[in-house]
Amino acid sequence: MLSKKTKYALHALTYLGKHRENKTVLIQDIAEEHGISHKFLENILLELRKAGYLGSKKGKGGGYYLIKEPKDIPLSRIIRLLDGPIALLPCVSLNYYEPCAECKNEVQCGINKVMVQVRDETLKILENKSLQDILDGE
Amino acid sequence: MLSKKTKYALHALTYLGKHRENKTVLIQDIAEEHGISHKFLENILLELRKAGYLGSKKGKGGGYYLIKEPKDIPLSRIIRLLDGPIALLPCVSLNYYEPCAECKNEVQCGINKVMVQVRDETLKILENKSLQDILDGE
DNA sequence: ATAATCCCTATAAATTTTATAGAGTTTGTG
DNA sequence: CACAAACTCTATAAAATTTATAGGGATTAT
Repeated sequence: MLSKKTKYALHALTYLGKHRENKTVLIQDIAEEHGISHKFLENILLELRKAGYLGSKKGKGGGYYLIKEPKDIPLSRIIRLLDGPIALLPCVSLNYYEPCAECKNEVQCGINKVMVQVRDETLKILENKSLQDILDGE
Repeated sequence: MLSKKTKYALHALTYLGKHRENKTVLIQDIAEEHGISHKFLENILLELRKAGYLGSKKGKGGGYYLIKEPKDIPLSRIIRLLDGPIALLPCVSLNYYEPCAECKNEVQCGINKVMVQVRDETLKILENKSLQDILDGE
């Protein structure tokens, strides 16, 4: 399951995607719309901005806005950013690799081999769904 | 990512699958082989037994053994049993459904729609991989 | 000058995961 | 029959992670 952080990020991105005609959107508006804590959401939007998905404007009249095309924001990226690895085990993670302590020899571990396949197939799914697909469903 | 519980369960099932000629296997042997806490693993094996994957024999000379064919133990089942939902959001879970608080109308929520698709495709992957596939890779 | 707004970091609270403990119960064996 | 070896079951503790809050700082429009 996705963490609330990631879920909230998806809601925020969706909201911003639906309000692209506006110059900026207030954190507060997104938070109220979905009943999310303002402060919690603030941290999430900050991460999304640092990762290059959002732009922001400070001061009065400021707020956030999308700076990428929705079609260029795949689910895989958002999940990785906020939740970490997509792989089911650390020993098969492309971006967060770590050996598994209980496995003596990764190369001849059947679990590892199967999980590499699961990872590749899962990745295909998540790379092919983008914010655009979410917006299309609203 | 899978919890350690699920990961340990997979190691235990694999071990039991590799020792099907033995009548029973000791918890202790599996725990030692993979450096897992005996007591922690005990609870996991208990769950696997209650769910119908393992049989056990008490008393001296006792232990655990597989009672299903490895090909009839799909990853999806093991993950659901020990980790819970496979869906990425509660609102699209088949076995652990719960509405999402921040979504006013599930039916017209784009996130929901996309996540239903992700769930279905992910399920296809995990239902098609079984303990047998793991054993084949050892 | 002021109020609105994002920026940043620290910390607290809640929840979940991981691990341990220990008293049952059953069974094979001498 | 006594005893030791194993699983059974439930409770609790410890650790880690997630979720939420707090508050001072910096920037900007008016």
